[in-house]
Amino acid sequence: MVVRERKSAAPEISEENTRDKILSAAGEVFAEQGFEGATIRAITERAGVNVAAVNYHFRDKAELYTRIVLDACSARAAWSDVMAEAPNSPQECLRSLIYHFLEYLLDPDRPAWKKRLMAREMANPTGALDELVDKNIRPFRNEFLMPTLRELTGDKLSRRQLSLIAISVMGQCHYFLLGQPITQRLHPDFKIGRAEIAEIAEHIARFSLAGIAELTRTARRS
Amino acid sequence: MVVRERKSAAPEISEENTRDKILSAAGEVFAEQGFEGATIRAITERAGVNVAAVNYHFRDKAELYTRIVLDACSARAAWSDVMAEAPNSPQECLRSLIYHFLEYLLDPDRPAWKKRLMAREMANPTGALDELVDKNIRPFRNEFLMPTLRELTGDKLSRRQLSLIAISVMGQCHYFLLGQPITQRLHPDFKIGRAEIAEIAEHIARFSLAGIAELTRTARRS
DNA sequence: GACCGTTTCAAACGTTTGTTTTAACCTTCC
DNA sequence: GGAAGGTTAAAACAAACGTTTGAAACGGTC
Repeated sequence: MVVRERKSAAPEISEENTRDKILSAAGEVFAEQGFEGATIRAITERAGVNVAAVNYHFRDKAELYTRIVLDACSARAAWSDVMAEAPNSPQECLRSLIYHFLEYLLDPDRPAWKKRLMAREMANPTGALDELVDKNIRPFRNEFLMPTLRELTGDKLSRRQLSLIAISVMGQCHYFLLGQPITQRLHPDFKIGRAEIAEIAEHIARFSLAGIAELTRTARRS
Repeated sequence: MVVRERKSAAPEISEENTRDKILSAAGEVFAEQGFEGATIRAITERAGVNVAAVNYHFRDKAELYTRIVLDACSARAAWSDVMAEAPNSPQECLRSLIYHFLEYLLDPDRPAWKKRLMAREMANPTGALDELVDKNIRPFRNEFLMPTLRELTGDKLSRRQLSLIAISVMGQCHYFLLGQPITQRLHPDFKIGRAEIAEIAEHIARFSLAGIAELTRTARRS
């Protein structure tokens, strides 16, 4: 007869329940292997729980995945706070927006697998990307970036030219996340910590402000 | 007894051999489902060939995949030709580089699944990305983009600042490929045809040249 | 027709997949 | 103590996976 041991004397501080252990492990495995590549057995083994636990606590593999992705991409930044910080000039405003957008994308405190999963979702959109764009990216663009750009250009540019500028700014920022596999191969010693985020943000801001100024200067009045 | 029919009277013009049929079908399936998601049976069914054909013509699923990816990403543009076209000024040189790099990324004549596969590979690098970077992107950067940037900035900037500028330029271009899922959700009526590539290239060139000029102007001599 | 190397096919192989089942376990309340 | 309800565990499930097999069919050469 097998006598089962139970945590008797030492109640172990970092005790997680099975559900949370699954969530932590699944995030990493999904980020590394993708939805199809990840197996329930790989997840449950890393979590140290039984195979059946996934189907008990979540309906199936798909439900576990969407729950993980939505959580990983959820916005924590409140852009309105960012605007309140630097209301001085449209230039300072853009600088601040770029910095906080970069921080939102690259935040070193956020687990690496969340960024990985986010990049994966962008290359291979499931339903989760719609929610991510609607809740985070579109508000950032429409309510903060575009008004700032309008202020900077003073109604001299067409809507389409403004859109192109917005894409240029966001593209530079996004590339540091999406293009990381390429960037790291080209510049192997290019780590992104908190200091680098500030450096990159300052570069993008100066680079972009000059571009905006130039396009505004040479614009024929609409 | 089964009598096998053979193309007797009508030799059917668009006759492909089994190997090519597999390559065409596999490209689409891999682009849609990813490496793990795609099954050999789905590929062979779409190709209209037997399951065993993949393992006969290619060693295994992995070899078929890398062959597809490398072909999809293979450079057809000879950058040196591009440089020969516009040797007038470094400004024209950069403009031309941006245009041809964008065309390489977005070429509307290239099947859509190749771009999809390329984006997938960047978000989720397998071994194929190493070869892609080594054969295409790094030469483009080191032999053409960086020298042009050096000419434009005249030794006034540090190596790191030059790298940041290179990332800004390539990031804007790449974002039109990698960020398409986001861009299309933000601007649903933004199609990318041949005319748009020229428009976008002109925008990125003007935007970037202004940024480069500004960073050069304000640089303290090294 | 007989032989050859190459290609195609149906069938089966052994594994691995996601999921389900069944029983044991623990806590709680009576 | 013991039934109830929620949770965990080992084992088994059918289906699907990538791959292999062995034979049939093919075009070309003698």
